[in-house]
Amino acid sequence: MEVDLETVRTVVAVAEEGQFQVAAQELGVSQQAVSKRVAALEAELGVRLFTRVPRGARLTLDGQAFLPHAKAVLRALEKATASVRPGRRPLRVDVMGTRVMTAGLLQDFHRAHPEVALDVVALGAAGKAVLAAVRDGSLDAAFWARRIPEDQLPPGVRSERVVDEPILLVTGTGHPLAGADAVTPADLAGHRIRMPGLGQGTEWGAYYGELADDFGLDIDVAGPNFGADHLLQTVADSATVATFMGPRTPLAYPAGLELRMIPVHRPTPVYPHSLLRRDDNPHPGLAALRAHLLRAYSEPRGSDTWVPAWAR
Amino acid sequence: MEVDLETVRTVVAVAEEGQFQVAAQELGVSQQAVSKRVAALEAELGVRLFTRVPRGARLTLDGQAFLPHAKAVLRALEKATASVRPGRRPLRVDVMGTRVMTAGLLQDFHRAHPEVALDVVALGAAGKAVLAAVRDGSLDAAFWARRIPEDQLPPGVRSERVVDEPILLVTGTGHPLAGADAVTPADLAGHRIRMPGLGQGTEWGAYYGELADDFGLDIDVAGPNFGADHLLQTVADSATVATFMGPRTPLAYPAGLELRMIPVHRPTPVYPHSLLRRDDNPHPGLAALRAHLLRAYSEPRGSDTWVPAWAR
DNA sequence: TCCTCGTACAACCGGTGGTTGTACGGCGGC
DNA sequence: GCCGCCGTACAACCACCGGTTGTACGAGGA
Repeated sequence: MEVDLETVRTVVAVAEEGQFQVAAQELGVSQQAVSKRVAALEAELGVRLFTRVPRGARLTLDGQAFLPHAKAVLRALEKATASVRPGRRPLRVDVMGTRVMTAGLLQDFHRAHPEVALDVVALGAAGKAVLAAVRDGSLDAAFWARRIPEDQLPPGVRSERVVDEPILLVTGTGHPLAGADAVTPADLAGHRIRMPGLGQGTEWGAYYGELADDFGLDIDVAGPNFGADHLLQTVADSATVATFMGPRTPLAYPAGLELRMIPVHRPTPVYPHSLLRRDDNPHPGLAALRAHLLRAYSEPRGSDTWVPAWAR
Repeated sequence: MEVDLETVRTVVAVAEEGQFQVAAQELGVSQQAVSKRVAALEAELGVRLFTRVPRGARLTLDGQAFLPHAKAVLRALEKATASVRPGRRPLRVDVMGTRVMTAGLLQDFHRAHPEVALDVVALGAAGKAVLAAVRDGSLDAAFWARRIPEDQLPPGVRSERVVDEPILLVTGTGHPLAGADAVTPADLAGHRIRMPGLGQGTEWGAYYGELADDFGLDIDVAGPNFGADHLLQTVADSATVATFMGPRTPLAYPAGLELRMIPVHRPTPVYPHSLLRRDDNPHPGLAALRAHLLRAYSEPRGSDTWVPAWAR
């Protein structure tokens, strides 16, 4: 069947206007074109849809039966195009398996832009798979830290460093560094720092591994992870064990837990979040996210920061 | 929006096959054509629907959102075309305001062709209006008795004499003619015959009026009509009043009513039913109706019949 | 009877959508 | 690791579909 939509629209217009001529000028074509279209559709369907009377055209019984279906087709088409109107769909963002810090960024964004529906996922996949997911459109965006030369990214995919997030030292009140206003990475040598659950294979594990190597720190990234609450409880109770945390990490830790959050400087180890996206993705939420990140986190990008070698 | 259905079909095919090439040969076009169509639709919608991978194409998130709507459009179109498939719709037949005799013909037809859905109406309209209704497609067919020269019918409308229905005399048991096997019209002179409810303006009224004139009968077509039951009761109870009836008139008259049904001959007054229809109406029920009438009622079309002058 | 209004038919024409031919890029086999 | 295969995108060309203008025809209304 060769029914085309312009013809269906024409039939509806004629039925509603009652004349070919009026329908024609409503559609912006000549009366003859309307006549042709209707005649072609009638031939295609094998029935007469309109009866031509001196003052216009009226629907036959078959036309009356057809009309609501024709309108349904147009409505369905309308819905189809609406279904992909940019912004209609939640923005799907991956946070690379480690929700802790990145989720804080997204919570911030959500507070600032509640109109953007978010679909936050943690694929738990390797960098390559995430890259592929962004390229093939099953993700709108992903956070990662890796720096890849532009020409090694798939065409159409861009990786942009949007946030340098400084990390904080978290200690209990009994810790020797608990009273410091700030510490340097060198100060941390000899102290035990626990970042459980980060295997060496993960980006975060690699990050802290290199941080430990560069400054001679004792960071245990391999230990078992009993959850953030447990970790913070351990830190609060201990005079020797500390941990790191992002400043915006959304943690509702147990009330009454006495913890110290101490900035690290000279240099400030920052975690470099890059936003991975297709440059032709028209989702307005994506543009909003990018703008928000660049605007809100443009502060500490000073020279006195540290990032791992693989992110430089 | 210039979305065309062939493109929507293409998108569905590509989504289901996973490759442009396979979809192309399924649709009977070249791969390049498929590529063009998809690209055009993507440009039109402003989003990428497919991600091109080495082994074919996969839906993006937008594509996944679009696909069910695309299928809905095609289903709606399918239903639209199905809605006018000839025979899908009940056959709409007019019996010209007088159901009695013609309804019998249609009951016969319905018994023979139960698969044809019927929509029997009695517009109660003048011949001209019925003619217009048939011409403009708001009736599939109409029964009438008038004979009109072919060239005075609107183009596309045909009037065909399909049934000559003989009329029967109905009397009570006390009527002087009650014992006759058959009567002639001349025999009826001097007897009172009641055909209530038929004004002179109606076809039936004109029929009996002319019958009365031709044979000097006393036919009262103007009296008040209290319904067929009342009329038959009157006839059954009377030794002088008779009435006419079609042999197939569907009457469930009160049980125990003693009536005589007497054929009329030399000549036999027949009521000439013509079937009015458009010759381009493809409804299969219409063809079946016409064939049924011509086949089932081809008997008494002998020379010894009487029809009014305006039907000759 | 004439005029007006509205649709159908004819001839012409331009643009859309097809085709073939070719380039390019990624994966898998040798 | 290189080459060949497979699959899509781009370019050039062309036919045909769908539009336009011009005109005929039929039916009501004044």
